[in-house]
Amino acid sequence: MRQNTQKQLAQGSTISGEITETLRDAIITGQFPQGSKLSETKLARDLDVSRGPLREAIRKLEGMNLIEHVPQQGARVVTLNMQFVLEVYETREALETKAAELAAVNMGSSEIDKMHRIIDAQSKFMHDNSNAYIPAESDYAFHEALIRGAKNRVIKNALLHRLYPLIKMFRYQHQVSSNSTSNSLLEHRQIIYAVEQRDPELAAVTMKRHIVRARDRIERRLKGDKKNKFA
Amino acid sequence: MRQNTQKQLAQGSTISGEITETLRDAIITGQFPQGSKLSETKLARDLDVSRGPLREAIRKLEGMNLIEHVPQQGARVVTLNMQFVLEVYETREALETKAAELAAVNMGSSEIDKMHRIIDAQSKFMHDNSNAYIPAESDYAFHEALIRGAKNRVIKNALLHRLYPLIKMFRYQHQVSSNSTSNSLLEHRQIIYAVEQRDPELAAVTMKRHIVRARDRIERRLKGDKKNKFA
DNA sequence: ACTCATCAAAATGTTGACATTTTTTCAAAA
DNA sequence: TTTTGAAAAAATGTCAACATTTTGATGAGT
Repeated sequence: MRQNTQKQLAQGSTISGEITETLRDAIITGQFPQGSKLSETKLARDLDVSRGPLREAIRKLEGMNLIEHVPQQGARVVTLNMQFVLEVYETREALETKAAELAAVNMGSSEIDKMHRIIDAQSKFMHDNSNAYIPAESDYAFHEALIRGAKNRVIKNALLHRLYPLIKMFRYQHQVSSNSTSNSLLEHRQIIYAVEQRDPELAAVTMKRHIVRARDRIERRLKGDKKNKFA
Repeated sequence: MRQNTQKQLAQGSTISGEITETLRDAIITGQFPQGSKLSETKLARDLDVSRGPLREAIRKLEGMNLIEHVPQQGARVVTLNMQFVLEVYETREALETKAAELAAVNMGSSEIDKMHRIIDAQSKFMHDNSNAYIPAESDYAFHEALIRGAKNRVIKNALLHRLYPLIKMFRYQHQVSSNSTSNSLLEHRQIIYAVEQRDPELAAVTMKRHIVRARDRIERRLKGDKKNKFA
């Protein structure tokens, strides 16, 4: 039997790339429960692709730390227990603190302007919504801009490709407020101030505190959940 | 035509896994020059496997930062120019400093014993070889043991799976002495001392200095090479 | 009921062939 | 000589089928 014509795709994109993004978002938003098995057979049926590109997508998702793959047994969605989330935040602290330090040296003035615009938007949003939380997307935008300003591809890839997917997944599924609003905005201002002063040490210290506080909030919250569970 | 019987493999191993290791070592030792193209067609012929497992191996090597893959264009061996190597060492500094800090808290006594044995072997080797360099394997063993002692899987994977392959590749191809011998041994002793004292700050500071010094030696050496090239 | 062997079903690993895109070749035109 | 463009060759992307392993169901024996 003759083979059907293959799918039509946008320039430069592949099926493997498309379903990688699809699966990534599905995992982050919890459509695949933590720890659940990702069956190649079933997924290929559901997504209407063959198993070849699907397997490559699974490998990429493994590189994002979103799934764990065991030979001859298949892939499972990662489980975000408290221990693991704290490990993620310890890693983030190490990398993003260094990123802030580097950004204070390497960030260009147009990039600094962009960060100001992001912070101003956050400020405006909070005033317009009576001190509501900063939207998650805006918080990501701030951190991503800073990370890019560090001009270190290894740190950038580690943070944006391998750590932030896990952080987004955790925040989404645990409805974690991106940060405690006014504190967070103030800390963002302090960070960009240090960068503008070209003060790497201050930028590092400020970013470190920002992340440690986020980590502590999460730890308190998860311990609270646990207590409630046994209450 | 009927399909030939497939290859026989050891329990739990796959062709994809086997050729991943083969290619990884070939890249690290420079059998594939930096920047050279890894042709799927040719590699599949040479390794006598089909392109399926080969493609998965390429994806894994991408996860190790050893190759760069562009859709519709294929994979190339990463190029270790000075800028990139320094970025790798900045990343290593951030992660392994944190690892030392954590190891001072989390490392078990049997693991500390193991590190002592590694250091003692290094000391013996140097005395037996009139202050020769510490063998690269022994240096890796020291750092790997410390990293494992930190008890943080995310940091461990980032360092051992994604950063050390690059570091090994650089050291191998540039014949970099793992460290300047007696200094390095002393620094190793200082690090394990800090861990034994359960002093995270001291462990962090000591490890940071150890890595920054290694980085500075590399920078001086590469700048020297560059100068010679234009002399 | 519980354990264990055996067989069936389903899942993962691998392959060769087809589809599509990119690269190379080479001759015609400027 | 250089440039351009079409055809050929080769490379990457994808698919469906086969091979092997794992999982699950069935039933005999304790």
